[in-house]
Amino acid sequence: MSNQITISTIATELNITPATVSRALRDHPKISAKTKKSVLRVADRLNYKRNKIASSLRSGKTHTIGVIIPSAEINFFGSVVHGIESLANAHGYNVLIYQSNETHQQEVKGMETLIAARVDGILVSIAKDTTDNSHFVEAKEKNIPLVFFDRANDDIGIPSVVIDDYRGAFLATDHLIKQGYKRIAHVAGPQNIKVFRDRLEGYSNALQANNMQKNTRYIYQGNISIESGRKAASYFLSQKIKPDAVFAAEDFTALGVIKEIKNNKIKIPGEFGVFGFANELFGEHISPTLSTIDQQTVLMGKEAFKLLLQFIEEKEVSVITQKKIVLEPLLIFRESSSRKKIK
Amino acid sequence: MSNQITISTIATELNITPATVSRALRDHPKISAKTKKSVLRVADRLNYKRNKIASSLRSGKTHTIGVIIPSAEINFFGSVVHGIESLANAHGYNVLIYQSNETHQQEVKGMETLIAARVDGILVSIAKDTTDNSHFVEAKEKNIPLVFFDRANDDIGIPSVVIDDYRGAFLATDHLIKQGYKRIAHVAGPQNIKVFRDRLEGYSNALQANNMQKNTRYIYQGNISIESGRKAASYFLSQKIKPDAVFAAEDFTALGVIKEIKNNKIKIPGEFGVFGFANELFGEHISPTLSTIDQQTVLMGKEAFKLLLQFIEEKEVSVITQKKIVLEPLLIFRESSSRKKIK
DNA sequence: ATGAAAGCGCTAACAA
DNA sequence: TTGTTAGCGCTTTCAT
Repeated sequence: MSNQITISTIATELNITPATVSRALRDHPKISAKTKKSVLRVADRLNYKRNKIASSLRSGKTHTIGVIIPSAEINFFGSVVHGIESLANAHGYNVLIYQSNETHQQEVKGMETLIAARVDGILVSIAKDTTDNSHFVEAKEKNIPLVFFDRANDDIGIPSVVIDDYRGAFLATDHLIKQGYKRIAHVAGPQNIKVFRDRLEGYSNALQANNMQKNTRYIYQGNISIESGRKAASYFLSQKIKPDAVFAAEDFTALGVIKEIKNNKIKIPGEFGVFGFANELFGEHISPTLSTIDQQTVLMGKEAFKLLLQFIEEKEVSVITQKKIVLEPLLIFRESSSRKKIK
Repeated sequence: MSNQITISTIATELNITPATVSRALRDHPKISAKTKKSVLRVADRLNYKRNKIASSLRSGKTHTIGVIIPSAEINFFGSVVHGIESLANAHGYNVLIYQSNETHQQEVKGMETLIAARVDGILVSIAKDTTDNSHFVEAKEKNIPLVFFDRANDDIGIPSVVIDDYRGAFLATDHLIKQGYKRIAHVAGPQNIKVFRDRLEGYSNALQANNMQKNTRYIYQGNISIESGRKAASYFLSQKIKPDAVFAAEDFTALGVIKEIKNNKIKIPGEFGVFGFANELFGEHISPTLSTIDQQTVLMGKEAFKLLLQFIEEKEVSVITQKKIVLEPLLIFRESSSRKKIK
C-alpha cells in the first residue's frame, strides 16, 4: 500500500512534469511520439496503474454504472446482469450491483447509494412494491443518466429496454386457441407491474381476435409462485364449466398449474394445455416440457447498457429521453401446449 | 450536476471551517453537541451528500469490495452474490461485480480492474481455466484483502469459505449404499477444480468405508452438463456388469443421467438410484425428484463477506491468513435416491 | 472545541 | 509540444 507509483514518480524519473505524463498516458494528440514512448516504457517498467479515484474526483467521471435489481437470486436478473456486465467491461466500465429485494425503501436507498458513489449512470428494474416514482424523477432532474430494463415505467419520461410482453402473451394465447383449446384461462401476475398488465391485455385481446368470449371467472390473480399456480388451477377446476387451457403470466405459476392439473388426473397436453412465460431453466426438464416465452435476457442487458452509454456520452440527456427499445419475445413451443399428447 | 453542495457550503453558511463540518458529520468526539446539531440541520436542509470519491482519495478507503465470479448467469453464483450483497450493504459497502467467464485471462483482468478501482477487498471464486495463481499471490503480496469462496485454492495462504464437498459426497454415496444399491458409479467433474476432486474422493472413501470395491470403469470424467450426464449413463449401461446407481458431481449431470436411464426403460428409483450435487432449482420439479446437496449459497456469501471484512479492518492481514470456513453440506433426500419407487 | 493549512493523485485551463 | 498553476472535495495533522 505504501510507496505508490504515481505520475509524479514517472515525471521525476524522466525530468518532465506530471501534466505531460498524464497527457502521454492518455494519448493526448499534442504530445510527441517520443515522449509518449518513454513515458509508456517507464510506466510499464514501474507497473504504474492510474489512480481512478483521483482521476474520477478531478474529471467527474467514475466509469462505473450502477444496476438496481430486485434480487440477484432470481435467474432472470442474474442473466440480464451477465449481459450488462459483459458489454460494460468491454467498454471499460465497472458495474455496481444493488438489490432492492422488491421493496420501495431499499430501491430508494439504492438510488442514493449509487448516486453518492457518483456512478456515471444507473440501470433499474423496478421493485414490485414501488408505486411512488419520485426517486427516479429526482434522478432525472439531476440529469443522472437512467434507463429502465424489463420492469419499466413509461409515464415519467425515462427510456427503457423491455420485451413486447403484450405480443408474447397474445401469441401464446393465440397458439393455445389454434391448437384447438376452447376455454383459455389466465393466471395473472401482480397488476401494479406493467409487464403483467401487458400480459393480461395480450391474453384478452387474443381471445377477442379469435371471437372468444372473455370470462372474468377465467382470470385468477396470482403472485408469481408455484403455490399461486396450484391455487389458480384448483379454482379453475372448481367451476361448472372448466377451462381447458391456461396461459400463466410466468413459469413458476405455470409449473404450479401443471402440478395441480396432473394431480387431478387430467392429461397435459391433450385434455389441458399450459403456456408459461420467462423460459426458466426447469421448463425443458419437467414433464410435460413447458411451452414458454424467452425474454432474451442477455440481449436485454446489452441493449440496456448501450442505451445508457448513449445517455452518458450525450451532453443533452433530454434529447433521447423518450427512447424505448422493445425486444421480440421468442415463443418456445414444447409439449405442454400441444394438442396431441406427445409421449 | 452543477452547484454541488459541499462541506464548504455548509461551513460558509454557519461561519465555521470545513474541517469542523467534516468532523461534525462524522461524529467526531471533540465537536460540541451544539455544533454537531446545527451542522446536521443545515446538511439535512441542503440535502448534502458526502462525496465519496473525494473521501476515498483522501482516506484511502473506498468502502467498495470487488467480487469475481465465473458467470452471473449461473444460479449458484447469483445466489452467493445475493448473500454477499445483502450483508455488504448492511455494512455500508458497495459491491463491484466482475465475471471471469471461466477464463484465466479475464480473471486476471478482473483482479487488475478491481485493484485499479481501489476496492477495499476482493472475493473470488476461481475460474475453471485457472491453473496459474500468480495474480492472487501478487494481490496477497500487495496486502490486498482477498478471500476465496467455493472454488478455493488452499496452497497459497489465502483464506476461504467453502462447503465440505468431501463430506457431502461421502454422505450421498453412503446413502445410496444404505438404500441397498450395490454398484455405485460416479460422474466426476473437471479435476482441476478442487471441489470436484473432493467430491470424487468422498465418493471413493464412502465405497471403501462400506467395504465396496472401487472400480475405475465406474468413474466417468464429465464436464458439468446434461450432455455429459447422458454420455456417462450410456457408458455405464454399456458395461457387462452395469452400475445400479450414480452419484453425479453436479445436478445438471445428474439430470442427464436420469434422462438417459429413463430412456432405457430402467426405473428410477428402484432399479437405479441417482444423487446430484448443488440443489439447483429444477431438482424438485423433475420426475423423479432429484436427491441432491444444498450448498448454503446465501450463507456462503455472507460468511465470505464477514471474513473479508475482518481482513479489511485488521491492520495485519497476515494474522488470520490461513483461516478457512467450512460450511456443512445439507443433504436433501428426494425420490431419485430412495430404494422403493415412490409413486 | 475549533481553525489553518496541507495534500490525496490526477486533470485542465492558460501560458509559454 | 510542454510547463505552470490551480483545484476536484475531503480528511488530517498541528496549532490555538
